[in-house]
Amino acid sequence: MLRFQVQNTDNASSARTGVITTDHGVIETPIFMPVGTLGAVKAMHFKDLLEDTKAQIILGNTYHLYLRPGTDILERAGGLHRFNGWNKPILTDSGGYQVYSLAHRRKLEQEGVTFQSHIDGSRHMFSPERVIDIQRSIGADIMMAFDECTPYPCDKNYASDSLKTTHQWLLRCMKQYKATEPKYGYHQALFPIVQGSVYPDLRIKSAEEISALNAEGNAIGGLSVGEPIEKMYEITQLVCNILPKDKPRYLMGVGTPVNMLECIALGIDMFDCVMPTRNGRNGMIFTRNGIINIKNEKWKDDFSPIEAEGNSFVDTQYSKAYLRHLFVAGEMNGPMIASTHNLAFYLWLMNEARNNIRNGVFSEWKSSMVKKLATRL
RNA sequence: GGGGAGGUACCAGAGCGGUCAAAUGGGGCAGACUGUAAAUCUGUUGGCUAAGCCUUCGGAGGUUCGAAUCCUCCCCUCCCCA
Repeated sequence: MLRFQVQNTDNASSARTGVITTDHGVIETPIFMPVGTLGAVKAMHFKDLLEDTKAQIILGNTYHLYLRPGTDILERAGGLHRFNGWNKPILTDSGGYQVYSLAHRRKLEQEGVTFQSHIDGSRHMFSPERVIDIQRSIGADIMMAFDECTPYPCDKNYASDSLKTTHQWLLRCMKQYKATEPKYGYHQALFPIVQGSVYPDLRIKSAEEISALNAEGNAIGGLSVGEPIEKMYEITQLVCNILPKDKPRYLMGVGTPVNMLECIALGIDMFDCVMPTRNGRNGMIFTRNGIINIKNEKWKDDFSPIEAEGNSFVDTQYSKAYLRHLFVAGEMNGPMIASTHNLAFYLWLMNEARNNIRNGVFSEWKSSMVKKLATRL
């Protein structure tokens, strides 16, 4: 079983703290989950991920891991945990995001989605059943239902049809889930995903149907795909108010530090996003006082620490001028330090959020933080 | 001393009579990035009183309606031979 216990709730908002217990350990919520698509968080060592960023759970991706290294190798390794040596919880995305991001090289049908591999062009059919099987082979603690992450903008007819398909796929996923056993002796949960684009009635329908399934946790997908931020908050709020309070709520693919604080206030418990790692590799540094583009000339002689108050090794070990130098010179330490810092920052922000919820001052704290976090330095 | 090649924007390097303020790379500067086809991609990179004008292709002259491109002289690099 995957257990979730709500511990503290905020009076002024829907924010709450909680603990998710999995067979690979506990996860304190609200939490940010670093993305490790191919079984590795890009530019990061697990040692640093554990010690410096304090990551509690990471993501993997069904589509990518299926293509490389493939389920045969993963099974022979004894699952992804054994393969990559990450002994804490792992959540795998189902490939639903690739239905969106690789839209130009897939064919979507009622039965499932046929992808043309971005690596060698070979064709692969992803049905809901197949996606569950693959996630069983990967051995993720939390598996995601196969869905279509709809693009934005998305006309209502398309969104409505897509939602029907996603729900049928969900039922097939659950059937396959119940018909199969974990391969490595520990429990695997399955989270359904609410869809419906930016249409309130579709989202309500989706959230209600999914709530009735009584899954161990529930996710909201199809957001942060280019819609106005206010739409994202509006839909998140709408859905959070319907999804069961006693189960973790996971907002997929979100987001910026500000997005996360706003959505914690709406009742979200789990986040993941490539932003701290990808943008970090591209020179964007998130700090308590705002966002830095470390490649900018203005940092060339700023010898102050990356984050003087920061608690990760890299924050005080390296100066902004040095980090800029590494980026300008194309040294791989640049992206590594930036990724470590950004993840440490994201995880620190979650920790602060939890503390402020516990202390009953979340909303005030959030207001003061939001102003600083979005500042461009 | 003899023979040959060449000097183009920050660098490398195309262009060899008009469509050239000058391809392409690199470098510089800036921007983008939200369940990762990303250590990626995009824009910009002579000056200005800016849909136009001015000064640029080693230097000085010349031919021409028009020259980075043709001619003359000069300066400077590099290669081969002695």
